[in-house]
Amino acid sequence: MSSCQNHQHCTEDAMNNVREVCLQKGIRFTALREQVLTLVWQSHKPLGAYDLMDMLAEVSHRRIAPPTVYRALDFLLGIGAIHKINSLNGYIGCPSPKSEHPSYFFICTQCHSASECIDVTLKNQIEQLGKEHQFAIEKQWLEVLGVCQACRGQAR
Amino acid sequence: MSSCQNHQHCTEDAMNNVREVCLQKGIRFTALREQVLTLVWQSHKPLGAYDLMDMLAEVSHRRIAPPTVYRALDFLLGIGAIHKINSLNGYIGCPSPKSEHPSYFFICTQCHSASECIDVTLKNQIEQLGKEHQFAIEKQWLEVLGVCQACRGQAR
DNA sequence: GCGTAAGTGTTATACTATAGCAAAACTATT
DNA sequence: AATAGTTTTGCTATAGTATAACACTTACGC
Repeated sequence: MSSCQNHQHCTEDAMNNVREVCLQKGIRFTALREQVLTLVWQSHKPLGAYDLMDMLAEVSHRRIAPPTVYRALDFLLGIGAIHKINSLNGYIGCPSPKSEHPSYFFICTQCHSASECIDVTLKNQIEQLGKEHQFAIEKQWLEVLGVCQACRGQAR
Repeated sequence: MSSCQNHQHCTEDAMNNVREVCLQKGIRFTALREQVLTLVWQSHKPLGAYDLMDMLAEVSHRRIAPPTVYRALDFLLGIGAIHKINSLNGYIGCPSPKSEHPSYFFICTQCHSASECIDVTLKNQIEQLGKEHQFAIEKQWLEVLGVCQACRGQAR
């Protein structure tokens, strides 16, 4: 599970990672895409597309229409810079966009934070299950809902 | 992963299981709820709420409004008779509604079938991960997308 | 500079889900 | 079998999420 002591720092890291990936692949990291990624990264909670629309409108002082946001999100999803949390219709930054990996998240029902969990053992086991059933895995999502360590601590 | 050779039979089993659960809990398995569950079970593919609306309208020769369907779906989700596939906004029957269990699915991108996978080892491992991070798990979903055995066979 | 491709703007619309209140159906108790 | 209380369903409106289609602009390679 990821954690973050220095959010400014990890946001900048993410930016640089994505910039690098785009350079390698010869694709463009436009101002809009960068704005969306920044907004997503500045939140540890998954953001909805319409939240992002409003935030973009605020920043740019003009109305941003849904397709604009969704195209940016699709781009970022495509290069692995963000993940979609299906159970929340929310989007969240990925701490390791350089390597392709499944999307495993622990989502707190109290503080709404979502922490990505990169666990090779789990991945192997799911892949093993796929093999047993001769199922050719393309994508996978795990979403675990519950109460995070911090929120459990506060309750006591 | 579940498989089904005799669909009529497994649908009836599911019905009886749910009837039994409702009797035990003293809650009502109304005609509407039974209709919805039957329709969901008659399909091995996840169905959308609006698909179900149309199917219900066809059967009952009158318009069925969204809230009616969603209430039936919520009821069936609540007692564990069906699962929701978040990545598809679809609903599918659960072969073992009597015991509470996480929702793990293998979903074929070609034939769109969704097979539930009840794997205790996987469940244990995810619970172990939760413990390691002191995360109190409430619910969990795993959705694996890919190509199923049958569809891979046809491709060759 | 010019042509092409990629990205963005804009309008309209499709798809998914819920709020709120009225009417009907069921249950338990007289 | 009437009544009161509860649950379920009907219904209208509306909120929330996502995409189609086409016009316009920007960036890139030549």
